[in-house]
This record gives sequence, structure tokens and C-alpha cells, in this order.
Amino acid sequence: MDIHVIEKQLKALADINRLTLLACMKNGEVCVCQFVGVLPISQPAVSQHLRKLREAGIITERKAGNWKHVRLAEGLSPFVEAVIDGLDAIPVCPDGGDMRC
Amino acid sequence: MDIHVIEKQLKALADINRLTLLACMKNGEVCVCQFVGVLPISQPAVSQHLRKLREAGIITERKAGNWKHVRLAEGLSPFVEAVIDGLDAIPVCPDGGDMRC
DNA sequence: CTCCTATATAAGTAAACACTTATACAGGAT
DNA sequence: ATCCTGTATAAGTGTTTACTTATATAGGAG
Repeated sequence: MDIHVIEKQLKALADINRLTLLACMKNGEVCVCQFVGVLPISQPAVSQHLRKLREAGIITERKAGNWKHVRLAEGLSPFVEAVIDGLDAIPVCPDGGDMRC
Repeated sequence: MDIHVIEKQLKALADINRLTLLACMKNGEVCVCQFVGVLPISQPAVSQHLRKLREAGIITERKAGNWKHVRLAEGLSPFVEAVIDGLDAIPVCPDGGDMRC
């Protein structure tokens, strides 16, 4: 794998908010609307973080009406898998959560 | 492992010059004087990169007279190992190289 | 001691980054 | 059609990063 791609993926991983987003995806697909409120940042900031993860090939997106669902990409590089494996999963949409999406 | 430590190590890895330095260490200990000239940056820049790798716990240093030798730390986190595994080793001190150290 | 070499630190700078608020866009509901 | 909601983009700002040159430090050689 090209070293420039490795660098790009590492830069995408090297941020605590993006690591938290990935930890939320460990258990499967998540609606983006769940993230607003989980992180102490604004909705545009979440959107910008997700774009960076997508451009690095780490997540994929699925549009469903007004909502967007994100998940970990298939066939991630071993080192990306290893980083995510090292994160504790963060449950989203717990019982009583917002279930519109 | 604490997510802040993960973030710090990822930030230390997420730079093409530091990845190149690590690739030089895949085959074992290297004298720092070998790096000056391998990378297209100045000696202080190399020193600053090595400090960042050391502060993240990714490399260890050994002082030998005027020279300093660096190597990959023992017991690296699995994801750090995975990143380094993905790099192609870069040979230093090839035949005909500077053998003072 | 003085000189030289290897490395570290200081100080300054330009670019990249992560955030904000404001606004635009897209789709469903009425 | 209008309104509302979820998400994206634009523009601006403060912080961090990676580099430079200049200088300091440490250790061996003479």
C-alpha cells in the first residue's frame, strides 16, 4: 500500500472526535443524527469529520430519505482494523433513544 | 488503552517523514546521523520528529558517545505494530555508506 | 585547554487543522 | 406550493503543526 495512502488514513484516524465516531460504529450502522449530541461539537463539525473519514476510505455512507447512515467500510487495511479493534465500542440509540431513524 | 494515548500515537505516526524514519528502523537500530540526508529536511527537523516518536513511546534511544542510536520500542501497541508492518523497510548504511557509527 | 562533530533547543513563519456561525440544499409532510 | 428537518457547504478564526535558521550543549580528538 502506498505510503501516502497510509499517511492519509492515519491523519483521518488521529483525532479524538473521529475515533469516538468510529467507536460508535463498531456495533454496526449508525444514523448520523445520533452523533449530534454525543460529541461536544456542532452539527457541521460532525459532518466535516465524517467527510474526512469517508475521503480516507474508512467509512461508507447510505442515504435513506432525509437521514444518512454511516458504517465502517469493508476490507479495511489491517492497521485501520487494528486501531478500531483497540477502541471500546460506544453504544448509540440505547433503549429510550430517538428511534425515528 | 486510553483513547488519548491512542490519539497521541496516531498523531505521531501520521506524517510521511516520521513513517519514513520508522521504515528505516524496521531492520534494527539505526544511528541518527544516517537520517540526515535520507530525508529532504534539515537536521533539527529530524531531531524534532524523533522527539515526537519518542514521546509517543514508539521508539527508544541509546546514546553512544557523540552519536545517538534509535530503534523501535519493545511491546508496541498492536495497531502501531500493524502500521509499521505495512511499511516497506528502507535499508540504511548500505555497502559503501558512512560507517563511523 | 581548544576545536570539531553530532544532536538539541529557541525563535520565528507559513500552512494545515478543527472549530464556529450563517447559509444552502434535499427530501418528507401538510 | 410552503414548512420543517437532516445534512452539507461557505467563510472566518484561533490553535497546532512542520519547517527554517541560529544558537546551545555534549562528548571525543588533538
